[in-house]
Amino acid sequence: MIRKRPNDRSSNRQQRSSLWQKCTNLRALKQVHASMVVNGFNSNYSAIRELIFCSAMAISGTIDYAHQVFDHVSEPDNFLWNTMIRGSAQSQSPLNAVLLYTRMENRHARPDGFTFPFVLKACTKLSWVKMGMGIHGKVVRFGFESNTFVRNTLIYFHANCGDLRIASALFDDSAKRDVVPWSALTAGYARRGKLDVARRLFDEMPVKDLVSWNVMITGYAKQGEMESARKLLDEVPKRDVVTWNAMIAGYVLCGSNEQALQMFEEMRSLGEKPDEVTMLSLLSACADIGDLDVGQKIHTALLEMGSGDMSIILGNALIDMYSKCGNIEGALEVFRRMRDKDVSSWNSVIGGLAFHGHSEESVNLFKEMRRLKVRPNEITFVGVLVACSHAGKVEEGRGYFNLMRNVYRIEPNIKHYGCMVDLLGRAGILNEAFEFIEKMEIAPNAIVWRTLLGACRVHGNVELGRRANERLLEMRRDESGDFVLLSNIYASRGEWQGVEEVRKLMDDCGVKKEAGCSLVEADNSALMHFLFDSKPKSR
DNA sequence: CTTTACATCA
Repeated sequence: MIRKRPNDRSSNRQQRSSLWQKCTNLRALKQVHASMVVNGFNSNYSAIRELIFCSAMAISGTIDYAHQVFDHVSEPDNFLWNTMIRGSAQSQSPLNAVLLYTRMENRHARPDGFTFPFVLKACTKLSWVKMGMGIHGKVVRFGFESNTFVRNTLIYFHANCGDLRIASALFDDSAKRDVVPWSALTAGYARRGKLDVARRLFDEMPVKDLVSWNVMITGYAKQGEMESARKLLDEVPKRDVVTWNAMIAGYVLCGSNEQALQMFEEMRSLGEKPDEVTMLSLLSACADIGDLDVGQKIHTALLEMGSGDMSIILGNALIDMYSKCGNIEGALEVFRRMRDKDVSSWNSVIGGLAFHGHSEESVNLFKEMRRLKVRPNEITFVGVLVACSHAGKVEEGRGYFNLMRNVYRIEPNIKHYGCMVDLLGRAGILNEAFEFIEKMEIAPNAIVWRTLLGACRVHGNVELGRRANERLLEMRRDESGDFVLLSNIYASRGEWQGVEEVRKLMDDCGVKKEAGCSLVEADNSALMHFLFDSKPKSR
């Protein structure tokens, strides 16, 4: 009756390590943590260490939990700092890695040879050149310039988003110019659109490994040069799942979704097993072409493949696929079965329901989300406002708009304003819609005016319609012209990243390159497109 | 505990 006192430490340790193995989701992790607290292991440093390592590194999407635990550790050692920085760097918000690094320095913990590769990775992911330069300075100050790992990561950073000349110089001066920095440099040139230099580096590489081949194939694929990628794929001495994934992602990226699926078939016929990344690309392709059949097959395959729970990222991709294919029940089903969800999961399903006109359910889910204390973000509110707009719930929509500002302190962006104009416009409250645009704290875009114009037409308000049309035409003359000009300047200088940025800017502003005619469709499909399709697919 | 390759949504 009084047996099983925790006096045998080794057996407990044994128990723990097998326990960590079973931690594959957040719930299990929390359970282990709870039992740790109950058994008094909370003060046991090695247990905390494992807990943080699991949530920061091993289980994807649980980094927030790692932060919570980490914040209660009074004297974290370098391993803990490094694990947190590393986990944050590979998470969706790499900014935290940089913040942690700053905190680390402020607390007078000395960064080491592990710290710098992780924080530099974060700077690269963020394309935060200034910060990366600053970290480079720290590397010099703390004397880690000749550390091979640090040096290679510096090359990686400068090659991908910093100064290519610095990257090349670092590489040229390196004592060890092995395949890793060589591939990093190659990848950088490829990513910057300098495929010819990349190819020359690739050809000159004395030793090539699987990764260097994948670098070159990815380089072509990312620039849409799928013929060259395909050619290399046929020459490559050995392929792995990444090789195939790069090809599939490349086809998806340039909109050749059928080719992507074909590649998948080829991959399988040659006996290569697809992984999560493969499935993510394919789901994106299915969502794009609206291929529900293939999407469902992938879903089934995933259920057969997966040992435990669906990862958050895969669940979100499935929800998105079902939603974009018009199968909202499928989306809901996946959502309900997901054990761990994040804001994106909620956003996808709330937005999907709203888009398909299930306003009531959309708003109900939003309420449920709030009950469960999941913090909505600005994307959540786009979905909710669309739902209100479709249902004609003007007062409720206004309420949520205010809730967003006053309770969640989210500044409305152009999409929220678009929703509000649509909401008021549909309800025929045109004067207020017009005033609303005039009072906006940010510049309205063409989509907003076009939405109002459409509403004026539906409600037969000629006077307001004329004024909206004036603004619209003004805007098109000014902005479209400027954007095209700017884009051409970039293009003439070979700065393709600039061209891409301008294109994104044009998308965000709702300006189209085609010369304007003032005709507006009776429905608001242009607005919906603006609100929900963020992917600027290259044609 | 490091470094190079593939990745959903917005």
